[in-house]
Amino acid sequence: MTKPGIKDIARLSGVSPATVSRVLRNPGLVSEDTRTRVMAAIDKAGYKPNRFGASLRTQKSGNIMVVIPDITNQVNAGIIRAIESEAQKAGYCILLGDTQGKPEREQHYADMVNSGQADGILLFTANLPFSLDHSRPLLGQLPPLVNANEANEYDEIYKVVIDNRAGAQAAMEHLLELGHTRIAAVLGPLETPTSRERLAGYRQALEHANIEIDEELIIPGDYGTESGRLAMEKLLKLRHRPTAVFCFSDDMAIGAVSVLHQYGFAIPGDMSVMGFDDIRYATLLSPALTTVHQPLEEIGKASMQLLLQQLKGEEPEQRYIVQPFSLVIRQSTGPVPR
Amino acid sequence: MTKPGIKDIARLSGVSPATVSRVLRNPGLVSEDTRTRVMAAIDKAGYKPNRFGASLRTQKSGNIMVVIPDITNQVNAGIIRAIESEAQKAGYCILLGDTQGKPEREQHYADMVNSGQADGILLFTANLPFSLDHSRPLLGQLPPLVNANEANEYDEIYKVVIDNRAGAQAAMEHLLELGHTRIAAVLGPLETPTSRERLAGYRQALEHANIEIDEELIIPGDYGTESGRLAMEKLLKLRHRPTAVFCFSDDMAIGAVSVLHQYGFAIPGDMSVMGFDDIRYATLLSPALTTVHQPLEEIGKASMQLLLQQLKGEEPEQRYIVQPFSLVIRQSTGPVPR
DNA sequence: TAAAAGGCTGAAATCGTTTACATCAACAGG
DNA sequence: CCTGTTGATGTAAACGATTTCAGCCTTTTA
Repeated sequence: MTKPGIKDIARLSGVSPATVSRVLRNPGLVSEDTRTRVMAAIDKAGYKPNRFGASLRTQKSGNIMVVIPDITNQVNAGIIRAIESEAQKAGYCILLGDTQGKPEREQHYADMVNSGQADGILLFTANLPFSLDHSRPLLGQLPPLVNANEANEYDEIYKVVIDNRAGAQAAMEHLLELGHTRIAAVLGPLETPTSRERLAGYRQALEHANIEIDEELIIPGDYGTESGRLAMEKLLKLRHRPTAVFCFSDDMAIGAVSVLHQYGFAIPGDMSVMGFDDIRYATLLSPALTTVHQPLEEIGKASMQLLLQQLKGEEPEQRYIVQPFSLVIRQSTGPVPR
Repeated sequence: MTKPGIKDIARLSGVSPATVSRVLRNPGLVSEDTRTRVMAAIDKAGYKPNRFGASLRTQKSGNIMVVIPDITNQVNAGIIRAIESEAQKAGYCILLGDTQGKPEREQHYADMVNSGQADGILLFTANLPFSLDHSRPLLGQLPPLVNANEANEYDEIYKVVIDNRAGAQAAMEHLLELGHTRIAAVLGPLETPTSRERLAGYRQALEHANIEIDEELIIPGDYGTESGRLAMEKLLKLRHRPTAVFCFSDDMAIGAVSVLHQYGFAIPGDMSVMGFDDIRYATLLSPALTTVHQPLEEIGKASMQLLLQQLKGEEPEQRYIVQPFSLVIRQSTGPVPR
């Protein structure tokens, strides 16, 4: 038999299609009696409402677009998992968009929302891939949207982030307390606000401690393991080496650690290494990595909830949610070598 | 102005809606002249065809459901990325379904296909969450489907895998060649065919080398880092310890290595450690992990292509694709300690 | 007992496309 | 000059659900 439609169920249970629809969407409107009869027919026929028909009528897809720069990244993956779980609970599906850093792909995914394929969008990039008329208020021009993790410049937009500057400061203060004064930084991509914020925290902590900033110790990076390796190679070649290095991601820290091991340096004996993110592997590294913990689960959950509220038409009480970070001190940091 | 529909474009360019549709779906049927006129109107109005209408008519969603057990896992994430990229090229979107190991979620995601929300499904679990009549041929009962990575029992189903048994054997042969005779195995979940295959490879290699299998050295695990830690704790308590351990995933190997470090054992001096997967972090571990490389990108790509062929109605030349693994020898394995 | 209210249900319009079929003009071949 | 063919377009019927509106039948209320 061909796949049953709402009409088939209607016929089977001796009611009109309208009533079948009500049984599914609004059971309260239907009498106990017919409801059970219709439900029985639905079960027996194995009827699944065709989403297209419903979507066409309601103009709701039941999908949420999630745009991330790289699914392979542990931080993103962790957040996505939470998001997916929340979405499913709320009856939504996740459309995954991995931009691999390319703006045209961002654009493409944003169009999904414009064409109605998704009801809302969760952006993990700082860019806003929508054409905007800046003379008018933003909110009216945008679909339901939440910007998470990488905060863009627009104040009006719903956001979920951690205080990256404070996180970096906390990291630095830990190193300063251990007596380090020559502390290198390995940055993330400077296009990302996250990385700029962390850099600001780095500078601020040093200034606060009255330590002159040596630009030679600030090494560019891209959050990836390989760039951590390269950065450490560079640092080791310096005639006046740092005694500690603050990597803006755990991945880079892991890269840096591997280079130190390779050349036989002791951690933290010869150099302290500090990460950022607290990915799953941080604790398994030898020595276990001191780092700044990001609550991935909570970030994901909060983003999703903020989006769901918008989709329900509610006005969330706050449009800017800051999740708490925490400094996790493990074994990769220690006092300055004498 | 409200969002323009196909009728608006028709009016704007002085043609019928049918022609507008043709311009978009089948430009060949339309004269050069009107085509440019219509395109101009589309651009000017910023018209995006509403997918619901089209989907309702064509019964195609343009979505592909991807069902995986855990997005956080590096192996899965790597495959997904390739899949997503291929899908996008082909004009499809990825609906992400993370089952977190729960069968009811598998079921739920499979229903997406039944309700037409996705045109095909990519399964990374061994389970087939569809109600089947086993007396009839399977192929007619299933939607376009590819089973990747975890091979289920059904021969008729399209699959992309690596030869896990041979991979495990290769790993074991490497250890045997190094002179190891007491080799432990840390398994994945035995519900997964992958893990059973690897176990078979383990046994086969030992039998082939005429080494009696000591069941004490076979430790259950779940592919996660923590279970690797626990397994190693167990192994270290044995009165007659192994000299090498073959972990069925890199994650478990990383866990095992961390325990060895913790207790001050040298790798591979005191014990050799072998992984499986070759995740990104394998090479950064100290010592770098010897492991079996899985071509994630190729697995993802092949799965997607197999699915796309089905969606196009083509019959793929082979329905069972085996991707090559390769043994990657790094520093975590070495000769037996004397 | 009449009117009002409330509970349930069905008829029919509607959402925005696609596409089979009809139409019509132009043109080629006989 | 007629006929058949081709190319370009329009007409209108789907596709499968939701939802407004109206109608009917009970109850309640005055």
